[in-house]
Amino acid sequence: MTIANSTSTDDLGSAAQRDRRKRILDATYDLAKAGGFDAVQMRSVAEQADVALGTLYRYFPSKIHLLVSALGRQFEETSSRLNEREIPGDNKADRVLYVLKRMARGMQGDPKLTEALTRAFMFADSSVANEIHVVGMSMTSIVTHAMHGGVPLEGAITDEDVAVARVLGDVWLSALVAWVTGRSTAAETAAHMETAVHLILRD
Amino acid sequence: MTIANSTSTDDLGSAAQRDRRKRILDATYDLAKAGGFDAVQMRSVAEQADVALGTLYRYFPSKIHLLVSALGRQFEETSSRLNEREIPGDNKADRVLYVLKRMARGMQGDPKLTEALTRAFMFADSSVANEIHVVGMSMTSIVTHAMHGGVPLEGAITDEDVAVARVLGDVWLSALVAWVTGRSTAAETAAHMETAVHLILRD
DNA sequence: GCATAATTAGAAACACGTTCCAGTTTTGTT
DNA sequence: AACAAAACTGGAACGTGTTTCTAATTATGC
Repeated sequence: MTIANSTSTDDLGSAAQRDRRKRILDATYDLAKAGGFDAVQMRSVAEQADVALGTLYRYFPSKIHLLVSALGRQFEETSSRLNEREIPGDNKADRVLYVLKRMARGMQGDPKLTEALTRAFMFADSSVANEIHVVGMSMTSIVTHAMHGGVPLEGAITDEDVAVARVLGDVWLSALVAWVTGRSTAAETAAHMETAVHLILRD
Repeated sequence: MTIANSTSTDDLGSAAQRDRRKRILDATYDLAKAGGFDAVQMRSVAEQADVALGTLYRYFPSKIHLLVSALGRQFEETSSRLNEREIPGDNKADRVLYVLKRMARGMQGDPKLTEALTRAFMFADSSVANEIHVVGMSMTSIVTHAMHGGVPLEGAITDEDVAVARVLGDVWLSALVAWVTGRSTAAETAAHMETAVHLILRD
């Protein structure tokens, strides 16, 4: 009876591991969505993902790694979803604002989740550099894509475009933190982003 | 002999409390400077400030409040020191870069301290809004002052100036976090700030 | 100068991130 | 199939932020 589920040997172990990893990230996501940063407790994640605490730590060396990985997964999904669409708007500013507001709306619809992921991002140190890099690249990609209106012209993205995208990403992050921590409202956040975009993208 | 140090009665109790508060903030500062965020342990602060743990929590309801208060004190000092000087530079961009680089240099000279205070700032929630506001105002004040070259013309500061200052403050904060968490070097941070300032202040 | 209230000290206890360990199960090799 | 290595489990244990409790101390009102 043990033979049944083994057709190719070299993928089975990895498949089980991918499965565990997915269960863990799903549990993280669910707990974060329901209760925010504090609700993502390592014991709870382990229990909900049906793995032992030690196993959880084998897959993710800290709570921060865990949450930033979850953020990265979500950002990559958002990024690839947005990047295969045309972005409406007549100029760079409008298009960038369109995607930023869209993302902001999405995040504000899940405030607890956003709080958890943003907190983790802000608290990450250099040991999380890889996971952070994923998030940063997605963000830059989203903004540069919006600047060019959805046409994937590779040569068209200049160094200045990337610089602009990074600055906007910074402002966006700060605004997000201010919103997450209850220091500014959603409307203020949107207005601030609009100001920043118009200051930086005057075409 | 007990009469000596009591001239006006209604200040004595407060004086003792001011003293404790100052001792606590000093201890926080020293521990943060020596060992960063993790070294600021509530038991250590209490011991070094010569107060009981319960007393520490009576003065500052959490480690975050404590650290952000320390950050606020430092920012206010920096702000008032900078605001009474003339800022060198021929245009807004140069002057703003001057003060930002100056601040960055100061903070990079005390990396542990900067790490502790920045982490706390990023982790603060709305219950720390008051302390945060102090920091935000100091930052805005520093930048707007630099934009105007050190001449304290009150009417000269427009809404747009404030908006620009806030955007620059956001970028500065993000860059600081990236540096503090070891995700970018001091040189990269400086270059990034320079890019942002030139993007936003083209005069 | 004394009674009462507020404050502080001191220490124990709790919560959660993290580490560690002994035993078991799974995986990979021969 | 037998063995070795790696991964997993379950749970105890540790460190540090936070809370709580009681006795001692200090300030305040009459």
